[in-house]
Amino acid sequence: MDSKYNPTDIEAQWYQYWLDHQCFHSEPDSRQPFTVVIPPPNVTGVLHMGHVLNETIQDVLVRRARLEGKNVCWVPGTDHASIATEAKVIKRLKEQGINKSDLTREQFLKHAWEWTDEHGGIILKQLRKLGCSCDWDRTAFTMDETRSKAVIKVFCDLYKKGLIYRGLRMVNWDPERQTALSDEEVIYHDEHSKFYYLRYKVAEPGVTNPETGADYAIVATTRPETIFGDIAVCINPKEEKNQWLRGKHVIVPIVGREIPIIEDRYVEIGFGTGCLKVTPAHDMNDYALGQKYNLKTIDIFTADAHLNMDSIEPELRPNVLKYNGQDRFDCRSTVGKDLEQQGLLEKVEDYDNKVGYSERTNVPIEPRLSLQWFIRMQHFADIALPPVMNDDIVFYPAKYKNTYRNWLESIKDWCISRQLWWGHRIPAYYEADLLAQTGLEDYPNDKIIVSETKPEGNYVQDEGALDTWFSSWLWPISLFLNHGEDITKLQQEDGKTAREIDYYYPTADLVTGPDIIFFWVARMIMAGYEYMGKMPFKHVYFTGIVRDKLGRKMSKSLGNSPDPLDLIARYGADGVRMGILLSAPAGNDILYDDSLCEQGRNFCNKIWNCFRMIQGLAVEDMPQPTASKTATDWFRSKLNAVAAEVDDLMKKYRLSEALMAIYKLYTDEFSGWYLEMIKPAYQQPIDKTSYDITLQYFDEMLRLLHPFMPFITEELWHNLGTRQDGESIMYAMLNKEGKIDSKLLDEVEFTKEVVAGVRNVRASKNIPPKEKMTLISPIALSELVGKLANVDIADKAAAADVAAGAISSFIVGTTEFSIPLDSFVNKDEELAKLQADLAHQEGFLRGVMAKLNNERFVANAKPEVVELERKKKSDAEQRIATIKAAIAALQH
RNA sequence: GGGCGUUUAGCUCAGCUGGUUUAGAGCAUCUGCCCUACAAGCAGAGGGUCGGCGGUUCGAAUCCGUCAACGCCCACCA
Repeated sequence: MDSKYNPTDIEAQWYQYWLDHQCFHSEPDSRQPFTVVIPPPNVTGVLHMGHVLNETIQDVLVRRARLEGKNVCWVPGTDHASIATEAKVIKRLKEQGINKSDLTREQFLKHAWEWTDEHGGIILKQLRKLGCSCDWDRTAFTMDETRSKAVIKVFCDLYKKGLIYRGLRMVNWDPERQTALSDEEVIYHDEHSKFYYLRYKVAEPGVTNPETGADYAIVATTRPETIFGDIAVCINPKEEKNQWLRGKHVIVPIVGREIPIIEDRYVEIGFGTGCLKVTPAHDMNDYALGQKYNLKTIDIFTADAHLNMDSIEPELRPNVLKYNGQDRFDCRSTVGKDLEQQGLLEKVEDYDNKVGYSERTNVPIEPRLSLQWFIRMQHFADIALPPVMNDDIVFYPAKYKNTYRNWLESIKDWCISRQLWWGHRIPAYYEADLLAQTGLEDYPNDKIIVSETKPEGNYVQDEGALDTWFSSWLWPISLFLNHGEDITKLQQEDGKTAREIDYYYPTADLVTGPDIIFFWVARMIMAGYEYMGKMPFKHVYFTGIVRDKLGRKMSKSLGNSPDPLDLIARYGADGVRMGILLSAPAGNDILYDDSLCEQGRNFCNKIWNCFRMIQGLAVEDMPQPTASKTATDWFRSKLNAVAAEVDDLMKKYRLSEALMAIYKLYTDEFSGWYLEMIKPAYQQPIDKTSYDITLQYFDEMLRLLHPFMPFITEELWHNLGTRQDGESIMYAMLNKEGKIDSKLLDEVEFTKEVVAGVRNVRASKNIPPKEKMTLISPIALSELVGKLANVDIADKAAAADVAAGAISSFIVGTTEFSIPLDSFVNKDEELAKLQADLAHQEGFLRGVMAKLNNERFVANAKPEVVELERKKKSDAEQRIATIKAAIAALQH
């Protein structure tokens, strides 16, 4: 066996073993279920560090549950990611010289499916390298048959319940992908832009600004290219300086349209010029104003946000023809220049504002009036808020409860339709002839047929697809639907037949990022209560964002994101898992650095070498030495104590701390102390009792570690004893309830301190560990001290024989130990050390005395606290006396 | 503009309802060791006025107020 652990082959071998023996597969049985659904990664995605963090955490939780005897079902799958995937397909088609617009829906979908089959599931394969113990037999896809059926049924059901409606609304429009988006898919960025002050001439002759004499109103805007759609200018009726405009009209520059001055308190007094141009077709607020005052809308953009002058009044069209077909941003600068030339531009100022961008395509959103499908969210907010607020569903960390509440309390309707092809097509049908007469916008709502299947007759299906999250929100339910079960009837049929869903639902833990708390978490809770009448999961663990060590978010463009597969090749999956977990408390961002994985790899080596040491021992049937007896008894308690601690930490989802506790158990307690305690002398055999117990301890330690580092623990566990084919450590039970002898733990801690004291003397006097010394102790000591510190223990009488000045001493607790030395010690050095210690102890005593001399402390503090201070006092006094004696002895 | 959170050793973080030997861990650093499990290791050491100020209390890293810096979420000031 090599002294270095080599993970590559071992990991591949055990993963195959687990697959071959169906170790991850779950079927309902009498055990308690433990269900986790994977947050489905995009079907065409590749593994990145965020996944590594997220999936490792899930695997730890799931493997731990297996070791607790639960029936674990971790369901994997992928998301069709409507908009993202469609974008990728379009890009690829473009590279082949094909435009989406040249294809029919069917042709496009054929390409999309090809792409999905080709790239889909790559990411799931990558998860295997990480060791993820998903039930691969259950792998699902948000657009497979079962999931699709559920989506369509839910749409029909909600429509029937009046919770889905179709309406002409201002929506967030992505001009790149040419689709509507939900509010959540818009990301606001701070931007340095320009504030244009435009002159709108007053139509009424002779009317001028009484202050300046100007015959125009000044309107400030960041978007001068939208003036073509201006329909009014709004002032606040209370704003003095604009009173002269009341009831007048102004002329929109360039366009020449005459529009009224309207008044509304919405316009903030003192902001800008107090004159707000109203463009109902291109701004959310202007639209609201337009509704209020019954203004018409002039939509000046095409779907891809180029100027389209078709809706401009014919008589004005010549004025604006030159802008037709311009991109919105090109148009902004040409309009700016033209206005300047015509003397209609008062000034341009720098201005910081927020601009909404499409989450997926990263282009500025264009507010656009369009016909879309919406879900009424108030109903869902009402059912989803209470369970989180009263901790039926527990969030880790809890701070996200606030975020969740804020969103639900000001919820807005959810726009679920997308002008995309890749996705679930909206099951709404329009009667063809009627549609031809009315057009889509004016098609009467009561003539729409929403149905799972196409109605008989000449009907046309809605062209839109559904928001991806409209399928994701059903995920914890739809994953467990079998044999044509109807998701909308699950509650009515509850208890009638044995169903998988009743066993696996609700799931145990959800692990995800806080960035999708609204997109996904909240909506799953809504769907869970709507269709199961129950929560979808009991605990939600929010991970942080993986950043590089400079704190920057990992991204392709920065090139600061390592390839997880490369890391696994270098450090092993176990090493990478440990690296990512070590500094990942729930909700905290993790600053990733390769050195974390290095620590993981080193830990693997440590474990590996522990095993080599044990394995290399020669065993003989003989009585157990006293020192070994103490060691085995002590470690029993230590192991139990750490197991209990880990259990507690895991229940609190403090994974990194749990792993650290195990790490220290291996490196400090087991390797550093225990193995040294029981190690026989050079080339001597070990007694069988100690040996067998040690194997047992190591076995238990492997189980404790297994959820975190599945591969090396499986490998060593198999090396540790004879195992049946198919047997796996993942189904060995955890030992949790062991007794803890805290008195023994304290005694051994004392022993360790004495040993450390001796080692300290060796270090400072340059005495090699091999050289045997004498330790003079006023009290009886465990035999372990002699063994670990390589000393003979002598009683106090021995001290008298030692030449004065040839002795070095140290204090543990209140006891002084001394070591006679061959040569005289440097008195000054020794004295200085003692004096420093004395000063420290006296300072400490002063602090304690200050409390004890304070009558109010003695009177008010809890008795046990006062008692403790008294103990501190007497201990400190004893130590001071001991040190003073040592000083005196040295000086004499 | 609102809300939430963070600030403790060089770095990443623990420190729960104030009191457990004048603040802990891992990593990093420094010193000494190739002692037959492990140099990807072992033994030892150094390192912090707990962001600032004020308050409550017998007692504050811990509670309250305030200021500052940073981060996140939400919001229609054109």
